[in-house]
Amino acid sequence: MYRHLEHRLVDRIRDFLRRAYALDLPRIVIEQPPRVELGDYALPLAFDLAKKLRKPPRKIAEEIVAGIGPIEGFEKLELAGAGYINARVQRDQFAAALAVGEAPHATLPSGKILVEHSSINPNKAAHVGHLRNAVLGDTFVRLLRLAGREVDVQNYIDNTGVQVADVIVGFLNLEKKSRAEIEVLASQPRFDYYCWDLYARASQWYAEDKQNLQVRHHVLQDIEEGGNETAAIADLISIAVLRRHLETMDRLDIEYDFLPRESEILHLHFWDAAFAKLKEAGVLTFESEGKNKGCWVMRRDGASREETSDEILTKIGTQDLDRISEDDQKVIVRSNGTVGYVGKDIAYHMWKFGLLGRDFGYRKFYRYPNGHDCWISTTVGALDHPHFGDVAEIYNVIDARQSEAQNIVIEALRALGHNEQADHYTHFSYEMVALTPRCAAELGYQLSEEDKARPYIEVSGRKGFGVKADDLIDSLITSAKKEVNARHPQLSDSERAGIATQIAIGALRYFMLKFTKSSVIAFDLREALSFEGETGPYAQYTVVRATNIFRKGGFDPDNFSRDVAGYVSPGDLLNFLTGEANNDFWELWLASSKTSYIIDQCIATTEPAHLAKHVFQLAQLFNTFYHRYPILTEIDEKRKMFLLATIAIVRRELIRSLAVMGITAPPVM
RNA sequence: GGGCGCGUAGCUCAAACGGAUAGAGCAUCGGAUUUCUAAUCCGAGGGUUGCAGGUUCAAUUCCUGCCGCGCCUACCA
Repeated sequence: MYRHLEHRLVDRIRDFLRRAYALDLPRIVIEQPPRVELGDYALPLAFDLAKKLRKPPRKIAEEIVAGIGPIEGFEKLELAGAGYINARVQRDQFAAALAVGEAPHATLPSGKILVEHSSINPNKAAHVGHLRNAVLGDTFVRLLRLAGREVDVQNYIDNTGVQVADVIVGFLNLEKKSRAEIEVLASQPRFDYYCWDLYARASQWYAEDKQNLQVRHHVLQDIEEGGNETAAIADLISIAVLRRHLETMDRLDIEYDFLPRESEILHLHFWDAAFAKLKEAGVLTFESEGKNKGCWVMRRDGASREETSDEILTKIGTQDLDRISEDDQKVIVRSNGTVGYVGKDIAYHMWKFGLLGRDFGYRKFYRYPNGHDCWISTTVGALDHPHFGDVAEIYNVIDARQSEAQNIVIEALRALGHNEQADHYTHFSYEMVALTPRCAAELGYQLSEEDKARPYIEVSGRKGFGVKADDLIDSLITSAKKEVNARHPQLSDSERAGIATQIAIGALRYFMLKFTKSSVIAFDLREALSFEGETGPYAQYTVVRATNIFRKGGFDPDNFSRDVAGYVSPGDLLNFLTGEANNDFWELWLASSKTSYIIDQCIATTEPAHLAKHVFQLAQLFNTFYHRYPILTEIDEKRKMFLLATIAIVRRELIRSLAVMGITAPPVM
């Protein structure tokens, strides 16, 4: 609703500027006034125009306000401050339209979107950092789907890499386990925890003697080659750990559609197909001298920079036009002929856009409780399977440390002439989750003096240093359960457990989304376990409170929000909303109207944190209102219905926004 | 060295496109409920937005330099 009127306002302003001044502004900025008394939209454009029109901003604002005439849906425009134009909407009409619900986007870009997230090495338990990735990715998927887009969710599995090799080294060399013994272990409940410790031990073992790295090298070779005992063990382990990851994420209601694995990228020779195209297009150059002699290399970042003609002339002058300086070289194919991970990634991304000319085999791998199937790659798969890949846009939820590698893949696509695809390739970059020194100490890790002085300490799988995802979820549930037990002793244990789980998930998912992506989360257990203030449970509690009012009053809140017009007449809407005196009520309607606007903003900026803020603001407004205006004791029946309508809409928008964040509100709290 | 990012209240963070008095949460202190549940609300204190310049009617936001911190910069993945 908010968004619709904003567009209308911009259109009318643009028309007016053309008519009155013969001006065409490329962008007309619309803001939100700092306080609701000032209006609903603010336009600072008079300041911009002042110079062009050689008039003071206030004068221009006056002319616009006086000349623009009535705009449908708006009460008036008014001049404010040094030259702001503030617009007030017709509150009753606005509210009535908001109650009915939003018309979907008229113009929706066509084509499927692929979101890749999680991508946890299948060699150990998932930790808090992985949770941030998965929650961000899953929320973004929900945002896109709410906006009407078709989305495939992929979780890339590096099952042939060093990390898996290290755990195998642990099993075979440190623990001297047989395949049968490993198989038994892998069927144990938390096999990923076992691997967590073993991985740390293997890393330690390498540190003890560099010679031990030889063992890893051989294991790695066997895995990549496939068709041998080591590869079979690798498969066994990675599949078992992967299942654990899917279970962990399923606890948070995070699902995937397809799990492409590196083993298939190797065995189906994706790289060969990509290599041929890259060579043909001259994207890769063969180095015949220097430190990278014998390698196929790509320019690191020069391609992304627009070179000035002067720079090019300089290069011609030094006869160095084609040669990439060694510092700018990124090795794609090693001198022994093997391809590095960036190369494989290029091939994989060509597949994503349907540019490779090859496809995975597919088989069903995991069925979620709701019946949804998750597929996995295989060499020879089922004949009948969903069509993955070949999409119009991709989003890769990958931490900021890999931005350079991501850029190389994008540049490779561009260099191959696929600009369209490169433009629709988004590295959804986010910062890592680290631990506060206090939190690390509480978890029993020994810290150096240097570490204690740091603002945060990076999680390290190699050191076994970090907070495991399942442990965190368990702690949250335990903590919530204690509170629920105390508050609702009359409920059955399973009911209380269900509520505690909802609260725990709400707390965790909200926590992962309240920070902007570019901020390193200095994880603090106490803070994460908090259920007060700006948290998921605060928002959930707000929904519960609203629901309670309807229950006690004998109304169905969903019916109420579906049919506001059946409870509140247009005249009452007008009475109770218009005028300064009713700002407290109007604020709730206005804030509620912004959900779709916020969702658009989240997608455009790839920043789900805006939605968390929106939820918090709605909840805050509600709670203030809740204290100030008792509803059920209201004697004026019309006013009572209006107040109920108000909270029905707030509740609806809260539930809708929380759903996008993957959070549900419990029946009671 | 080069690249990317960060620096805002005691702590953790907001502030899309430069805009009105830089906002929250936590912590601290003081209050509120026999009311629709206090996982709540109200109030107080707390800021030279790292430093120095510049652009602009307007800078936390853009530009330059400096200081501090982090990440990337492997024929690892």
